[in-house]
Amino acid sequence: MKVSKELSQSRMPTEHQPASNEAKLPAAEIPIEHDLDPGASVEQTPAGSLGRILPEATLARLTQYLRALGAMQARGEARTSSGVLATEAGVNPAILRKDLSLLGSYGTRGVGYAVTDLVEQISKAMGLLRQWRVAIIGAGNLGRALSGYGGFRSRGFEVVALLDSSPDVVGTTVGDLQVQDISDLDEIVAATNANIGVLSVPGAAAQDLCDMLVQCGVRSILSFAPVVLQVPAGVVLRKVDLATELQILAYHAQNLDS
Amino acid sequence: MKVSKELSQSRMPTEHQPASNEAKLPAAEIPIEHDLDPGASVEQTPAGSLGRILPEATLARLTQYLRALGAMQARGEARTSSGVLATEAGVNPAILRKDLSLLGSYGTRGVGYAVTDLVEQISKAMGLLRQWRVAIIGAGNLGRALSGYGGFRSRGFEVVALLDSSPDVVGTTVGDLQVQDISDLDEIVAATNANIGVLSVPGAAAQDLCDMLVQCGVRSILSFAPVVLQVPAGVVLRKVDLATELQILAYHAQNLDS
DNA sequence: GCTTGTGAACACCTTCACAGCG
DNA sequence: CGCTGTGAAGGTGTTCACAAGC
Repeated sequence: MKVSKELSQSRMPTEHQPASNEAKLPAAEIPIEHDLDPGASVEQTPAGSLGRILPEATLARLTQYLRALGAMQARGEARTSSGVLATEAGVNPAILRKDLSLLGSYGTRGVGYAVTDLVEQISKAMGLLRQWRVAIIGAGNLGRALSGYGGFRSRGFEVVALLDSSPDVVGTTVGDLQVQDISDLDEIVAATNANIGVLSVPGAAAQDLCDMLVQCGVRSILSFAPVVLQVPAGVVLRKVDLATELQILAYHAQNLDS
Repeated sequence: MKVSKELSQSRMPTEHQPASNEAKLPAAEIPIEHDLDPGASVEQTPAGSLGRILPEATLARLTQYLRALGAMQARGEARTSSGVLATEAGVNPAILRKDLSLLGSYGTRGVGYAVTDLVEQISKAMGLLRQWRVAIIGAGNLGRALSGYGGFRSRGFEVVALLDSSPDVVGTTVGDLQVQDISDLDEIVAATNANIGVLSVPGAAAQDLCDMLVQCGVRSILSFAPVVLQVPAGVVLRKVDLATELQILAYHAQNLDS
């Protein structure tokens, strides 16, 4: 099956990471997409409503701050400073302060930041106070691994459905989820109110399934498929590419040896 | 030394990752993050030897070009142009030409590029002509999924070992690999000559296992653990952070809705 | 004193536009 | 004429260094 449909001339403002990175996987990334990979998809200023627009690079770091802050909370630390937090998150203190100032978050000069406060500010800015419901498309090895990944549930992400097209897999149980048939996607998305789709399917099938997700109203998609996907404006796509990550690693490894 | 980006980061690409990250995974983020990780140890331009230093962003794209070129080969196309290839890879034609010119690769003005030639040039520049042997640390869901991931074997990456610490898992068979005991890491790395390590272990165990890998002489590591890892200079670390990828996605999704 | 917040300098990437050349 | 290769321009992201303020 072919990858690109020549439909849309207009090139989406997508693409990583990078990840990079970005994933970004990368990245994807994822992600991310930084990419991962490389860069990730970005939307134009979404109406002036309330949105502060945060740079992609800042977003990636904010998640690291959240993690470090979580560890501090667990250790019972109430206050921290840009120096300490930056070390823990593995970044430069200056850019950490700049990131936080983008949120409008206030620290106290001469003192530092209140841990709980920061967690709240960052979570709010990143949209983590909502409950996100994830539908995983593709119950192969990766899809099953993702559905059981503890790191998701821990921060407001709930896997509400796991779908596949193969009759051999549909109906089997993975964790506490039963694999459902992809042809019921529409009803399942509606019933579960899933708002994030994860594509863990072979490259050849990815664009079609991506289109299906979009058609069902899912507007945020994380793809692990090793292909370039096209999505209409108004849909956010991030890509995590495992083969890409290894290849970039190979490049650096080669350079070390030479 | 810098630390991380995500996916991908790449940095994702991952990331990402950058992720990127991205990445970045982060990308397998290896990303992320991006992820991607940092410029890792800063290599001096190896003087005139042979090393061209390629920007991280270029590396991420080169892998996409490779993929698109592979599809062209499969379709029996012998020549292509920056316009066509760029579309297929989802990038701007100008930057594609710039990327390729960094390799010293020659196209023909007025004509385009020879597909097979480009594949060779890019593969060589990225170190993909060697055989890379991958040891996967952690035979949980993710580790098992990775060990069976077809995308690895397809471009010179061979999974030569799958290790775990749990007695329940050691000795079991995954695909055509038998899970080995992590305490034998040293011998296994020596016997298989593994030169890339993949960490698919819980965050709490990651730094220790990372250190073990380094001690055994593995100097290229791709980590899926949701923690910041420290490695000595001379070791390349990339990171793919799945939770980060989803969080960045959540941010964009929230912004769409508002 | 200490740490934050930020302007300015810097480095890196991307896009544009066109010269160069088959 | 068409397409590559690239200087120059434009962005974006990071680091530096210091003023502001508890």
